[in-house]
Amino acid sequence: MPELPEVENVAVALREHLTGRTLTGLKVKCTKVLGQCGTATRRALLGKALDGVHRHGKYLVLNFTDGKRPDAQLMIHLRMTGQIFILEGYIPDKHVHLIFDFDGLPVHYRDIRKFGRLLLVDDPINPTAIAHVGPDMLLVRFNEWHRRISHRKAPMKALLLDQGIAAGLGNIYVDESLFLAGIHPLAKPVDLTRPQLQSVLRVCKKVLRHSIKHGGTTFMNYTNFHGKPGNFQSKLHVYGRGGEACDVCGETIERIQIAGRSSCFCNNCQPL
DNA sequence: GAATACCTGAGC
DNA sequence: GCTCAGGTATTC
Repeated sequence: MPELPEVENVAVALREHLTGRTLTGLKVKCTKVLGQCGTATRRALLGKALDGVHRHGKYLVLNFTDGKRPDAQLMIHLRMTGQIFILEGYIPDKHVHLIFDFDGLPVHYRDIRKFGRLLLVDDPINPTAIAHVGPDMLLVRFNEWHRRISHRKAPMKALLLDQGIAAGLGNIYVDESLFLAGIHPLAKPVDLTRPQLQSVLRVCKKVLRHSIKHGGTTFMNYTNFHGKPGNFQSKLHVYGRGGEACDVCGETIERIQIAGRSSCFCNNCQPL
């Protein structure tokens, strides 16, 4: 499941391998993953070169230009199972829905659940389609984040998942970050001290940066831009470990539903 | 702010 | 053959 670190790695890879290359072809095997029809997508992008990749939370925005027609922007969200990769000699399976041809270099879009979307938008940095999305979790300053969250009465877990407050965390990183910060997922920001909130944001950023450094493979079986599988460098403390013993204190890890999502935590390490 | 739709493979 | 997982837009 790609979260912010995986999306950041895709952004870096696209910049490295495709900047300056012209999109010369687009094969559409499943229109569903496009926000518009294949014809409209081709009309907007073909013949233009990739000249910028911007990431905001888990969203990517690619800018295409040919110096004559207006630039075009393609926004990509991988959702649960989306993958983008270049792979020598790769034979597309049934889950490959799009094949971009960059001057002879094939770039595949593969998505088992077809939740991901590739949508033409109107701006390379701040498309109106994601105007409701908050600042990137890695960039937001504490004062700004504090202003957005400190008065809220919903559970911390729900608010960290809320991309409108700050964008980038998914279910896995939220559970792990709250464990490392020692904060109960049901804790309300309004009941927490400023130092506690400072600790939450600091840990969230640390977890994301750590994961990016390890190729986004820290917590997940993730396949990178060149098809290399993830290597499980770090073990999860709580996510997906309900009923098991906490590896810090030995207490049984709890599992409850918060905001409709499974949430795992250690009652002893994360007291309410 | 909570439920629902979207989609498929994994695991019972 | 059933249930569950997950992020987001949409709808209550």
